[in-house]
Amino acid sequence: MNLTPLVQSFVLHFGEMGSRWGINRTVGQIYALLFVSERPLNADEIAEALAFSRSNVSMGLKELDSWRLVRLQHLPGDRREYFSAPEDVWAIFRTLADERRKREIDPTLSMLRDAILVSPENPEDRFAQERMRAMHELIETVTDWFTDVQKLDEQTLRKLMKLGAAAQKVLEFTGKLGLGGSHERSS
Amino acid sequence: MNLTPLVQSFVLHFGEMGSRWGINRTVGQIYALLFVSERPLNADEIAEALAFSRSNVSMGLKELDSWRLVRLQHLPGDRREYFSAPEDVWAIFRTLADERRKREIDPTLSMLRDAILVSPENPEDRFAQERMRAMHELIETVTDWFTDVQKLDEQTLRKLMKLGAAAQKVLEFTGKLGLGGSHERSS
DNA sequence: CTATAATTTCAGTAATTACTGAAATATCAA
DNA sequence: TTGATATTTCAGTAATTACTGAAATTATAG
Repeated sequence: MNLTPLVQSFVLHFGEMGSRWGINRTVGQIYALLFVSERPLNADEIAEALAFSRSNVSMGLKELDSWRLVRLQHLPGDRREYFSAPEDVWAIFRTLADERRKREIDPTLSMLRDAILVSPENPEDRFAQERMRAMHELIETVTDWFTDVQKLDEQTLRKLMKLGAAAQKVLEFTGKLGLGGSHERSS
Repeated sequence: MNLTPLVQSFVLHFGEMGSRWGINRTVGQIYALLFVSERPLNADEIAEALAFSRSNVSMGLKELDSWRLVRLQHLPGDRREYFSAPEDVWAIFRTLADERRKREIDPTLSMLRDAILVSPENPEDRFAQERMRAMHELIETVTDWFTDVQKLDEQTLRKLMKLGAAAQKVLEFTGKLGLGGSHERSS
């Protein structure tokens, strides 16, 4: 298993990029390799291709698995485990969004909700709570909306997005009509 | 400057959360403190409140500045620099989205564009390019769409999002009518 | 079962990133 | 200007995170 220059550079880019958000280089590279690989790979193949230790690959795959970004399968007559990245990029996008929401948004929303509930002891807290309330409302609105959008099937989603700004004109109009949506608040 | 328990816990949460994506604890805490502070703070006040060294605060503020997340101002009769977080949470959201796109998406799109252009030397590359093409198309569609949505003013955006799933029904219908949007591809 | 192959765990170490204090630089009032 | 105050830089160190190799565990073919 040695990589073509094209795949090499894709893998390296993903490794670097990974570290810009929370994911480590190794994990990024493993995912990139699986993503562009036509057939599933076993851990030894990955370790050899990327020059990582076998144990490092094992940990990386475990991490990718916890993000639900890899699929595990067995090949007939072979005891080893083979890994692949799901092909449907829209499905991958959904998975990633779900997982990030769960890990990065939900805990914050929960903390904010609690913080807003306690009655303020002093002016600082009163002000801080007002800020937290605004942040909570924004995050909740955006994520709820995004969750709704995400529920659409690929075709509709694609169509919606390709409509782009034009779609907003329609909606602006709808809004003016006072058509209430599922998340309309009574405030 | 000592923090109330409420502010304390908000600040700590933000510090921990920060490290889930690429931002370090210190930077997260500084931002959180500024966010809930009623008046602008100078670097010494921040250092004292969070028990960081003065130089660490300086670096943190520089980082936040590069993300355009803090505003620098001067108070009359005081030479020191005072920092605050903009109040408008929707504006903050926009800034964050813009900055992350610039740092995390654009370089990847650019790499993918280049990778797709070279003519494949072998079957591996042919397959890899097809995968990259799919990834490129997805990212471009989503970010272009998101950019359009972001251009809307706060009121419209809020209205659009609160409409939630209901909005999609309208759009689905519009789509069926074959109404082409600004991003409709000819393919 | 037993032997062998595959995978995971984990303690130790390497590499990276975060943080500090001191020194250098910049800013401004007098 | 000059002196005092504010801010940044940066080399050294601390803390954290990543990675490895060896040992332990798990799985399966015979």
